[in-house]
Parts: sequence; C-alpha cells; structure tokens
Amino acid sequence: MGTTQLESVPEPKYWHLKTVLNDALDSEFEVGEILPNERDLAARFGVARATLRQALEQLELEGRLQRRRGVGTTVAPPRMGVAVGPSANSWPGARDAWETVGCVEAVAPAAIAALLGTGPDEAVHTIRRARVMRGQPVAAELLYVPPASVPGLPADLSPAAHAPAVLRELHALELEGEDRAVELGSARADDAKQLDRLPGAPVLVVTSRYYTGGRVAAASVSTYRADTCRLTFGDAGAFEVTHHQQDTRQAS
Amino acid sequence: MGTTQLESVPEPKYWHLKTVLNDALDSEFEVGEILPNERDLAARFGVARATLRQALEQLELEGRLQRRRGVGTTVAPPRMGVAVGPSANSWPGARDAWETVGCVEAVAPAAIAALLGTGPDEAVHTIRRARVMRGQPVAAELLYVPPASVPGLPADLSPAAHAPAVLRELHALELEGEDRAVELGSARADDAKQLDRLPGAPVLVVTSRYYTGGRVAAASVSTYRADTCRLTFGDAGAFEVTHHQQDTRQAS
DNA sequence: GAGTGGTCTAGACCACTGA
DNA sequence: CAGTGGTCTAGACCACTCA
Repeated sequence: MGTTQLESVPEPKYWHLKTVLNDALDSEFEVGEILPNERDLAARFGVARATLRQALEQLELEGRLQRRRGVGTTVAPPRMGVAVGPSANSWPGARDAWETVGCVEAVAPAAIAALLGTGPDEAVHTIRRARVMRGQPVAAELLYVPPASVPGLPADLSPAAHAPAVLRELHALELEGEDRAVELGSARADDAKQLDRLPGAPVLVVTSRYYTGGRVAAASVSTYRADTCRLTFGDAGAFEVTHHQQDTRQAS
Repeated sequence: MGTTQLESVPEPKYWHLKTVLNDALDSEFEVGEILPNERDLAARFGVARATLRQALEQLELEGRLQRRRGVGTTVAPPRMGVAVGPSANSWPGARDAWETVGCVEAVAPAAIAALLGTGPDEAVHTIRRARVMRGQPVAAELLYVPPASVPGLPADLSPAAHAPAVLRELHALELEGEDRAVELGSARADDAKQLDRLPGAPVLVVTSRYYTGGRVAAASVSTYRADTCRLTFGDAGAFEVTHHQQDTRQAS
C-alpha cells in the first residue's frame, strides 16, 4: 500500500496557525476584544513565540488584528472605506476631508521636482495635512505647489496664513484633470508618528497630480494606514461591504 | 554638564540597517545585481541573521529587492506602472490586458454574493484570469458574473467556449458605471502560485463592481503583486516616474 | 512595578535552485 | 551536490502602557 501523502508541500506552522487564529477570530471573539498575550498563545499552540508572531504579523497586515505595545492585541474592526479621487474633479483643500497641520516653503526632493516639472533646486510650497475618520488618523499627506502655480500669492505671509492663501490661489485655477497612483510602502518616522503607528508600518502611498493648462499645477503624496483603510475609487459611491477582503476571495 | 542624548528614541538595528542597505543599493549596485548571501551580510554588519532578514523584508516590501529561495537576493527594477480603471469605462474582457485561464460555474463566497446582490447559494460564472507585463505575471483575478446578467447564454457550453461566451454576452449590455476599492492583503496559495510568489506575499487587492440598469452586473477581485506593481488611475496617462516611491517622500 | 508587544541573538533544520 | 533563502526554536533584554 502506498503512503498517504496529503500534502506534498507541507504548509509552514505559522501559515496553519494563521488559519486557525483567523477562524477563531470569526467564531470566538468580538471586535475590540483583547486576545491572550503572545507568550500564553505560543505556549497554548506549542510553538515558539517568534513563530506565533509571524502569524500575528500577517493577520495584522490583513487588518484582522491590532497590536499595541504595552497594551495587547485586539480584534480589529472591518477596514474603513476611504474615498480617494471622487468622480467630480476638485482641487485639494476644496471641501475635502483633510486638515492642514503645517506649511513651509522648501526645496522638494528630486522625484517630486520631476513630478512637478520644476527645477531641482527650486523651492515649492509644501503643505502637510492630516486626514481623520471616526476619530482616528488614517492618512498623512504632503501637498506640493510650485510658486509658478500661484503667482498672485501675497508676499510676507504669516505661518498661519500661508497654507490657506496657497490653497485659495490654487482654487482660482481651472482644474483640467488629475491622475493617481497607489503603491505599497512603509511609514517613515514622521508619517508613522502622525498615523499613531511604529515606523516601518505598512502604508498605501497615493501619489496624485493635478493638471491645469496642460501642466502639473500641484502634486501630493498621501500615506494611508494599510491596516485600517480600504481606498475607494469611482463614481458609484463607497462600498458597503461589511466583510473582510479575504472573505471576498476563494480558490477557483 | 548634561549628557549628550542624540537619540531620545534610539532606532532599532534593523531600521538603521535598512537605511544603510538602501543607500548602498543606490550607490553601489545595479538593477539585477545579486547581493552577498544573508549569512555573509549578517556577519559583515555584525548582527544576527534574523535581524538582517528583518531589514531585507522591509526593502523587499518596498520593491527594492527581490529574494528567491535557492537563488539569492537581487536588486529589483523600479516598480511597473499598471493601469487600473481607465478613463473610458469598459467591460472586463473587452480590449484589456487580461488573459482567461479558466472558467467554472460555482457558488460564490458570501461576501461576493453580497457584492453582486445574489442569493447566498446561487451559482455564478467564475472566470479566472491572469495579467502579464514585460513577460512576468503581475496579477491574478477572479471575475464573477451572475447568470441573470447573461440571460442569452447558450446552454451546454464546452469548457473552452464558456468564458468567451460569458464575456460576449456581458459586452452586449450597456455599462453604466464602475467603482473600485484597493486594499492590502496577502496572497492565497492559488494566487501565489499564479504570481510566482510564496503564499502570504503582500498583494494589492482591487475589488471592482460593474453596473448596468442600476444593478451590479459583474464584480471582480484582482490580486496584484505589491512588490513589483504601482497601480495607476485617472485620465492623464500612466506616470513616468523613474524613481522609487520612497524617494518621493521627505520629512516636512 | 507588573505586564504587554518589539527587538535581538545564535543556533538548527528544511525546501528549493542550479551546476 | 553545494549554496541559497525560508522556517523554527528557546531564550534574553528593551520600550511602552497603565494601574
């Protein structure tokens, strides 16, 4: 008789552990409930703590768990649907969900200068903004506006008046189009602090360009928490899904 | 005299290591070049292999490195810009970048049924597709079409004729709108195989809904490799950036 | 100060690739 | 077959939160 080889490629312990924990989260825990600590969990499953942590890390990446140092591991609520790029084109700062937290005029990094089509050593208005949903920070943004886009800007602005004035001048232009790109990144120290996460936390980086007169009038780099956010696009309204993304996928 | 406390919060070794490696990749390595193996690198930096791996994992997450078991670690090319959701609405399968690799009629998972508005035990056409760019797989997709959306579909189709017939019937409808959501996930075993990655690899999951007559006529879940792809949206063409995303961000 | 998650070590063995 | 990255262990100490 032959050997019963159910798994020609035996799955790693942490992968199996992740499946078991994922099912347990669905059936035995409520949103916000706190899990046993990592040392107890590892002992319960008979694995080393590092192996358990590998499973927890994946579940946190998928938005199922939330871990906070000094506190514990809790069951995360479903991801929030965050609207990005509404159907009606509009300038940043015009009736949007962001709040300005700072503004400086400084030389942008080379990649931003390439995006804007400005010279490598040219100073641009740099507005830092924050986005909050349901009382928690979901995104940090740097919005870049070349001086050439806002020629009517008054001189000698106070720091408090700087950002509003730049946005006001920007809104006077006709917005002809915008495009966006989304990619995975890890939070820099400054963004991480603003997002209430540790540096290196996974984030979705949205790079936007705003066009007027065939030129790029402004560009922004928005950093969204990947664990708590689902970015929504399009003209048919935000998704109403209440399940997690992994539930929407199955083997074919 | 006071102590000189340069770092009130000393950064972790792996974080510093990541910065050093990132800089070295820019200045001392070419795209495609192979790095020293992990044991040598760890010894060179005077850290344990696990610590080095933590830095490499982040760099891979950011698309800077590519690691292949049995081969080695290579310097990754810049991420590819992949167009998602073109300006002109169009049905899936109509002049798009996807290739059908399979088709079955099966009961969709509950979350998909909710997306489609079908009953929980209703069978839907499920088309598996693949997307390839520059000779390498970038995305795997499951496209769901309820039978109610394609009433004219002939009966008793051969497996080979199934998917083309469903798409043909779908294209006869008027597409009134579409919306999309993007979130972070980890590759399931089947998708991972199709994407030439290990299970659990980070992916960008794009959920799309296609509307006709105020109803959802079809829905799809597309799984993009997060390490190699930058998803582009909007009407102004794909981005032309040649730098990596982390270069586009700086502290404010 | 007790308890949590975050970092780090120094090993070991396994699965896979390619010569 | 030798060499690579992937998994796993059993510890240790640190940074942080909160009572």
